[in-house]
Amino acid sequence: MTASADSSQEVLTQEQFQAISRTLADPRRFAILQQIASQQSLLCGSLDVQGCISPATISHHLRELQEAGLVDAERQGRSMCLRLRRSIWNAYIRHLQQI
Amino acid sequence: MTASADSSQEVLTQEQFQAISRTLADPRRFAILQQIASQQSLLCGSLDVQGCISPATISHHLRELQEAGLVDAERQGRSMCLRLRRSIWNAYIRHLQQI
DNA sequence: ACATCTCTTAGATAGACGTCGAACTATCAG
DNA sequence: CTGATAGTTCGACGTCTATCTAAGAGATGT
Repeated sequence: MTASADSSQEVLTQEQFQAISRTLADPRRFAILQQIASQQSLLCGSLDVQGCISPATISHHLRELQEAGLVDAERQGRSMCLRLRRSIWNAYIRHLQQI
Repeated sequence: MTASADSSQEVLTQEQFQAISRTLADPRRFAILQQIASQQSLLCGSLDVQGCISPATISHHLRELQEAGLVDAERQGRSMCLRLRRSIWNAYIRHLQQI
């Protein structure tokens, strides 16, 4: 086992950091992230998206969140189960704190 | 004196939070912010901007940082003196931590 | 097999944003 | 006053991105 196996102390590359920053810039996307974070895990269909947003747009935002490494998604029957990657989120905050 | 006079515990409105998130999304702007934060105060001309960026663009980014409330700017002769607003920065990080 | 539910992908469009050059303002030195 | 230095403002341009509709794809129930 490696020392970096301690996922509570992950460190982000510059690219990861920038990807996350870009991802958080959209208010809708941050709102989605908040909902995912507020539960242990959340089904995609349970997302409460105010303001008549199309499924395609939700899917787009979820992919951005996944590609930024902030969210994990897993099929569960017809639905997608979403989870915040806490270790990445914590690493992002630590990065900001180092400023 | 009011309770909110304690600037170490400022709270951001939704609009402030979103403005800051948008502002941080640009890597160049974050790099500028880092430099400002690394000093008590910094003259605009002392900014080390890698990659041939025009004065107009720097000025643009600095205004964004100011309008987001992250940076204070003050004339000093011909130069502009820049300072990070720590209380706002800390409030932003606290907001992220509440997720 | 078929219909249904739940997302995803593709393509198009409109608006936001980073960037620059050029012209402008403000400050200071002679 | 003149010239030089330091930023700012303006207008334009190209790229990126949030959004939609329409069509596709995977899972489940009948």
